[in-house]
Amino acid sequence: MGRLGELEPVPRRSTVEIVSAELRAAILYGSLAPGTQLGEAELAARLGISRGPLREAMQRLVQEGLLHSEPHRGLFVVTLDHDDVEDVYRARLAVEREACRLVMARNRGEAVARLTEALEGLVTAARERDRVAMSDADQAFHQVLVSASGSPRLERMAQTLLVETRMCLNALQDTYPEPEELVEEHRRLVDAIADGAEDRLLLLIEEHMIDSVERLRPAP
Amino acid sequence: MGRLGELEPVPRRSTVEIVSAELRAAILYGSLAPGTQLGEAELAARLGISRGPLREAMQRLVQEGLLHSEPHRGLFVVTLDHDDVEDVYRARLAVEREACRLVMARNRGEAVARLTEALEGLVTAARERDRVAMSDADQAFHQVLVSASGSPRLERMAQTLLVETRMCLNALQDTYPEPEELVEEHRRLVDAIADGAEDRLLLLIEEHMIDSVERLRPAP
DNA sequence: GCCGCTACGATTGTCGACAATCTGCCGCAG
DNA sequence: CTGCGGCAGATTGTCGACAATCGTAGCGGC
Repeated sequence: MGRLGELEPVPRRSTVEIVSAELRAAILYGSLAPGTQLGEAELAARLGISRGPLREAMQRLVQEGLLHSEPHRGLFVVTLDHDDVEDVYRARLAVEREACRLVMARNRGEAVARLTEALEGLVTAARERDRVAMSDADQAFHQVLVSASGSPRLERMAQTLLVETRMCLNALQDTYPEPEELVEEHRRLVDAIADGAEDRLLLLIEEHMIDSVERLRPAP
Repeated sequence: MGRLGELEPVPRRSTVEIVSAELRAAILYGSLAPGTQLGEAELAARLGISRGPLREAMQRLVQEGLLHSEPHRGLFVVTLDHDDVEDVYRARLAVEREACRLVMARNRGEAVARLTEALEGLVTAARERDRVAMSDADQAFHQVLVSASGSPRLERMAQTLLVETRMCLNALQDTYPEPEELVEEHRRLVDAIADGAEDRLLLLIEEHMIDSVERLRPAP
């Protein structure tokens, strides 16, 4: 919310926006599994809209890379192979590394505050051994990190990449790090920011990505 | 082309793809100026299609960030202010830096070859003092650089960012670097890759971005 | 004279119907 | 029995028409 009662534009969301967010969430939580074909008629009926707006929303996800289109055949949820997993984390590294640099340069205070809050969510989820909540909190943490950088473009890129990350995790649901380890990795990131230790932070974020992709390696 | 007569999928492009590419190009070359409203009826007529497919194509550009939508009002070409210019180059730095790392790690040979070719195009354009051709060649160079990294996600991000870069240049058409200087900056990049000097390359690419945003600063 | 209300024209948002294309099945010839 | 050709059903692609919303011009009231 805009602080101090500032007048901000009312967030009037168009139908396309709502529907594309809906689809994105469905892909993120795996209720639209990789490889699934999206039948237009059925989906439109389930969403209570006609095919027109639905098709527009789907084109957004195509551009995002979450769907791929085979002309005259249909739209399918992308399936990520191991190379893609690597690629996702590599791209995330590029984005989040720059985000870290920005945060250190111009927004440390607020970042630490918001990240500490996000970290608490992760701690709670870890304590309860709730994998979905942990994924949610993990994603939220990184979203906050990039958001705190104040770069709209990095933020937009990160959003897509985080969805793809979740797809990886869903596909390989078994291998998920020890909750404590995951919490610690994130806590160290917050500490580094709080300490103003940029070099350490950059090393940590790189390690964090390498660890993540490593954990996903032995799977098929 | 796939070498040695390999059988690749025929590049059947859907209408939406063609139209969105068309629009992207129109924005890139400034024939759809920033702030312009895209009247659906008129555009559809000019493209010889109906509003349906056009709207789908436009949603792709919205997701890309090249258009922004005001519900019940219309779609507009984004206008980039100075903060956006900074943001674009910052995001490019993030992407291209990682691309440089990848190129060094696993594709130096091919990269040097393709980049040398791209550099020649830039030299030709510079010799003829053709600003548009120089922009084209500049863009092509960086596209090749990221493409040589072999990372589909970096490549996709870079594509959008390069279009936005062009929008900046179009808006501030007057300030464009000395042709020789521009050529030299790029030649140094190729040399660094050829020499296998990663640290130097990373410094150069960072400088390249800083220089670029600096050149665009004094303008309104 | 200025402000607010109302009616109109224009544009966007949505829908249902039609055309084009693909997939799978069936029949038929070899 | 195998392979080809073609037909039928289903799905995607496209279109034109209708409904909803917005901006504006004009009118009336204060």
